[in-house]
Amino acid sequence: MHTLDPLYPTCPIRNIINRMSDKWSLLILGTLNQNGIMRYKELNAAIPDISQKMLSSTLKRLEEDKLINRKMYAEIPPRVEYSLTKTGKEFMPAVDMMVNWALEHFDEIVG
Amino acid sequence: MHTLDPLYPTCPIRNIINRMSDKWSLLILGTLNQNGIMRYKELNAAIPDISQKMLSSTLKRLEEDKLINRKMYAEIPPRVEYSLTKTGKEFMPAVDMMVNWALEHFDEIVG
DNA sequence: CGGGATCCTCGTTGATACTG
DNA sequence: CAGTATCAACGAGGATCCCG
Repeated sequence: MHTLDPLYPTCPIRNIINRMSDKWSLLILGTLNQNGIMRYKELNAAIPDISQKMLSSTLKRLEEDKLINRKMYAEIPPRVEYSLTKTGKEFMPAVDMMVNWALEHFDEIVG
Repeated sequence: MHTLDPLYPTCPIRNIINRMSDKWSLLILGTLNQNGIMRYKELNAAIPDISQKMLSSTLKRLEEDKLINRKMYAEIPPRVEYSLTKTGKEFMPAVDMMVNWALEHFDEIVG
């Protein structure tokens, strides 16, 4: 384990928390991890209660952060496919651990 | 890996995301994980830019979720000690994985 | 189909003052 | 010391409409 920087506000841990602690990022990453390559509409179907705006903007940010690939085909109608990058895939074991922990302790936390 | 519930909005994964995706929870858990037992003021010193209100309310919620212990001594002035519960400790490896991943890919994401 | 642009709301967070 | 109470602000998020 590293040592957390005493100048907390600017440390890498904060950065990653800020990036991941929004409402949809982890859910999108988890969905892509499960299903592999997915189109915009498929993601929307898998996460029915996300708004178009949030789906778009979250995907955009994940792409900027190099966690997902965005592949666009010049067709009509357009087709866009999303998938995890190598970096994104390497992140998933950590997410899986959280998920497994959550499943294990779900009743404790909720009940 | 489990299968994410198609009724996404109510699945356990969502629940844990909702619990952890606030600004301070993971930071507090990580700080307690590093330092062991800590008093309110020590936590505040370790995370200088958190407000008293957010520190109090986040600690309260973490305690309700059984991730941390709160031990209060009937002294004057009062003394309160916080520490991770067993459940809380079991959660930390997942956090550590995220942190290590973050440290490894920090420049990719920020740059 | 896969978004972008707008507008709006509501919840989280922060600052400040106060207390047992 | 370890909080609570109150108020104010800000921004993430949602609804809707529009477009190539």
